[in-house]
Amino acid sequence: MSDLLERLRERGWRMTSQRRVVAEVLDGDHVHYTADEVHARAALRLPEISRATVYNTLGELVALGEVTEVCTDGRARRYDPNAHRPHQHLVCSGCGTIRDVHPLGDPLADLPAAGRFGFTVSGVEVTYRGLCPACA
Amino acid sequence: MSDLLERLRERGWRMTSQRRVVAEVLDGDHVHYTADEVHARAALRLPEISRATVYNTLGELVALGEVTEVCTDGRARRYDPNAHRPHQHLVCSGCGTIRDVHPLGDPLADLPAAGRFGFTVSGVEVTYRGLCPACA
DNA sequence: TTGGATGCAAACATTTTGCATTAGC
DNA sequence: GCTAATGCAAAATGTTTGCATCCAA
Repeated sequence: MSDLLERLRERGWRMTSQRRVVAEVLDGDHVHYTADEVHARAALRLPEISRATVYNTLGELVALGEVTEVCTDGRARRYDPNAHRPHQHLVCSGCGTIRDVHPLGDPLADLPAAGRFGFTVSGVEVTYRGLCPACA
Repeated sequence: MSDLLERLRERGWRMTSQRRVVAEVLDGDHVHYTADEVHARAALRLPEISRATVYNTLGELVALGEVTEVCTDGRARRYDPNAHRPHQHLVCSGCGTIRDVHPLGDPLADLPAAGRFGFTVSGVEVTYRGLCPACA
């Protein structure tokens, strides 16, 4: 399923072989690669692709709202192509595996105006921590 | 203030001038410094303190459970001395300011067993995004 | 006294930048 | 052809490591 590529083409995104490969690597569910992992996978199909291009492309996809950045461990940022459907993350403290989850309720509603310090709150990220079946 | 220093002494933590200064820098509310900010502030009182010592000390404080790491922007990790009272974070997308907040409800209860992929869930981090009064 | 803590410098990992070349539209 | 995208290499940023020295208990 190449929803991502199709959406990008419709939006008039200038298509190059590098950008196509990056978009293909990011296509799928529960995908949360680091920039370096994206580069490695892209290089399997397009050996000459450079890291700078991967970083540029990921940055653009984030700016376009087609991919979101997630920061689960203070190390490398990860890129999540599941940007159209709101969801949260479940991270294994053992092996680092990340799964998309859909909790009930609305975390935004849980933060009363009185506790917002005058901020205009626009979004919320939730990261659940635990151990996956294999690590438990 | 200085609950932190006192707790550390009680726990038999070997005290040095460097560790004391780091603990003093971290003492307070809504404190979320990067390792480098801790180093800069510590160096005002103890110019010869090294970055390595600051990193070592922060790592130990985290291991002791007296400080928690927060990762709000994919760049440097930040260190939060408010580890005894559970709370979440409100981050300004403009200037990066971070405030501790205390939402209602329990996010853990919002993730039904059926959506946990067999994980043993032990904790949750919530980051609210918005604009502070000055940036709005 | 002695094991653990420190400082230094170098290595390492991740991300950004400048600029000449290339290629999509 | 014009403009934007690419590749390369260097730099910027953040963190870890090895090892000789120093110091709190």
